[in-house]
Amino acid sequence: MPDTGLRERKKQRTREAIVDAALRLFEERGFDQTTIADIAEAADIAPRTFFGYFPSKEDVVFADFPTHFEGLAARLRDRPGDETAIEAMRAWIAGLLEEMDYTDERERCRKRMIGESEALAAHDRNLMGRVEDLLAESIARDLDDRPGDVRPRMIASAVTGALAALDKTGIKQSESPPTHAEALAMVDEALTFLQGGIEALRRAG
Amino acid sequence: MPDTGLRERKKQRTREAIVDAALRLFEERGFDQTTIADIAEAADIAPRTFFGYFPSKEDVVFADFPTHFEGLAARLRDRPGDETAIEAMRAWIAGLLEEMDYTDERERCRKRMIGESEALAAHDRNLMGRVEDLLAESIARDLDDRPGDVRPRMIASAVTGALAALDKTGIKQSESPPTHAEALAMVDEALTFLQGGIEALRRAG
DNA sequence: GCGCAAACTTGCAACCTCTGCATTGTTGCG
DNA sequence: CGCAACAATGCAGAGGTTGCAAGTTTGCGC
Repeated sequence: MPDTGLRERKKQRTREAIVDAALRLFEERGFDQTTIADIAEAADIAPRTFFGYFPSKEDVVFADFPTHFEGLAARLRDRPGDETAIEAMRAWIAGLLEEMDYTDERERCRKRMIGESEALAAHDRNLMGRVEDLLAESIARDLDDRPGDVRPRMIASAVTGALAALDKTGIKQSESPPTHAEALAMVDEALTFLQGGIEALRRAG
Repeated sequence: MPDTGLRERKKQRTREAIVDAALRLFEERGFDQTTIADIAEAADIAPRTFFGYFPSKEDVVFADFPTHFEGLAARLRDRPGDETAIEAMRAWIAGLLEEMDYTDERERCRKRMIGESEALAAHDRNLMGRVEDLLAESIARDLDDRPGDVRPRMIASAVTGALAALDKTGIKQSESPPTHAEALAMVDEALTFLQGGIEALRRAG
């Protein structure tokens, strides 16, 4: 349990206030039509203060990405010697799916926004890109490839591509969000694909 | 042979002047340390005019992306019924490799810049993302999947991942750029991977 | 050649994101 | 209590980007 002092708790509350205010405004009038000043006012802070909490407007929408990312990094770093990077990644995704509430309106709203704002979609791609880099590095180590080789990058890219697709399912108001089982099935479909591809490379190489 | 009038030629020359000036400045002092005003001055135009040619500073570095992208889109649209999206993509890449001079200093310089500026790397990822979307759509059609399915997205992502890796080889001054044969070998490695993956899905599905 | 409409260039004002810096509270702790 | 660390703020400013309106240039038909 990190720092439980008043200071820390207060910061945490402010952070949440910012996220709440921002998401509400984004939903009301759209991401692009909302300024930092608007958010600051709604969250009852000074505009300048916003940047002490988030490096950019986009980052509010991905408020817990850093935590998740760090989690994946740790997981990849500390995995036992017999666990492959892909297995670690699978476990990580499963963990995320586990703790996710598929009907959480907040979450669905976030995804809808990402689909509606080019700026957010771009930021999303960039974050995925960082995941991909992280993963590619671990995969390269597994495979004894050099970091610049095609193979690890391609595999990592396929994984994040699947992840992105998973992330985009059930957003439309007409569709219902996937069940936990459906989500896992998508993950496994991706794994089947990867295994097949890797096998083929092994046979050929 | 579009419009051969004076007007069009002049615009073309201005456009090239902007690219030349910008790339030179980016190389000299770095992308982030160069302002639109700097570029405008060096290209002998008004700052405001810059935006009549490129929507953002980043886009200058990817000046011919729109053309290439359009080429791929056309290729995918007009391909014969028996050609898969992946084959079309392969042909497109082969075409690009064909017309590329691997020792072209301009080209290597561009790639180096992308690696050195976070803003450019981000823009690069976004453009790749657009390619991926385009490709995913065609693949989905090939496979009779719905656009939101995992499979096409994952495959498209693997392809662009390989493309990105290919794009990043031989950038460091210590390394020499890949030969045409090496580049093609990388492409084929990617195709082997994809074939294997798709096969595995077919067996499982 | 003339003259007009379309297209291009430019200057200007404005808005917005984001950063550095200096100031003024607040909090934690000995 | 009083100090040192930390947080919030205000201010000023740089830089990207856009809309608008005024001035130029070009293409073209007469």
